[in-house]
Amino acid sequence: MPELPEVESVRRSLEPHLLGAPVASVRLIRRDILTGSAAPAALLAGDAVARLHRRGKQLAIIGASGRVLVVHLGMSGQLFFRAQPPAAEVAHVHAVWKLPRGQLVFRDPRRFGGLVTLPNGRALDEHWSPLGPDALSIDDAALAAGLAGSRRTIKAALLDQALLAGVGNIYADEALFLARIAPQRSAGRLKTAEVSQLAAAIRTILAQAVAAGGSTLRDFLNGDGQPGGYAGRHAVYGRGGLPCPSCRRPLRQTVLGQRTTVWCAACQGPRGKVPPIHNSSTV
DNA sequence: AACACCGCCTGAGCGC
DNA sequence: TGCGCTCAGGCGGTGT
Repeated sequence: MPELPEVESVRRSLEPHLLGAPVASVRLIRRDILTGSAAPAALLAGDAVARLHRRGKQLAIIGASGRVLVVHLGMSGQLFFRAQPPAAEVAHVHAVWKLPRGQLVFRDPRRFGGLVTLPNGRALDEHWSPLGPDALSIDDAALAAGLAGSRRTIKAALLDQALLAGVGNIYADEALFLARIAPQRSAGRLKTAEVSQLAAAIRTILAQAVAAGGSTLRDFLNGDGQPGGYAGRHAVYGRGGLPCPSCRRPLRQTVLGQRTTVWCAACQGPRGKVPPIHNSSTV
């Protein structure tokens, strides 16, 4: 379930291991997880890692040569550093890079993720051009522009990476709860004040999740193989039927935009009324 | 043009 | 103990 905070957690945890590191060689185990050239140089062999960039849920490893390796973690992807190769290779490892102090490993059991090789930064800009603004720093005006005229539910709109890059199912529900907006509201009919409230909630939730290292439900690990600490702080995600952390009424669960959606009918709706804010142990 | 929906893929969890 | 079933969901492709 890597969303923006998980990918950012991977990026930050990998930086100390990768920045400036020369890539001695690469072993591509599954060609079908790769889009683009599979030439060793395209996969940064013989290159050195200059920078790690993130946009939404995607990570780009920029080589000193200017070549770019984009990593999508999809649902179950892991990108991690290990000092020593294990005696027996772990299952579902699709690519391994040899570095001076260890190995960088791409593992993805479900293969919803993958790698993309690009020749230069211009190609990366093009690759990322369909993505909306990064959700971690989304401002009111940009969110309002994205939502204007949309007839989708706000839940479905938040999951659209072309509108806003980085929010997935977990943080969409969490942000809507914090903003006290019902997920089935029409995206284009939110009031200006509600859009501002939502933009602020997205920034707040994502920043908190990044600070906690992301959410580990089952298999997310950062670049050091460590799980994230945010899952225990989810107010609504995965808590359908359980008491709302704010008002203690049972949280409702349904499907919106083909995704399980959890919300509090009392605190978040139903028509944009702003209920009193109860003192809350979570945020 | 905007949006809905399918299917990819594996492992966990569950009922029997 | 183990089998078969359901569910999880990011995202590209296709349909409406």
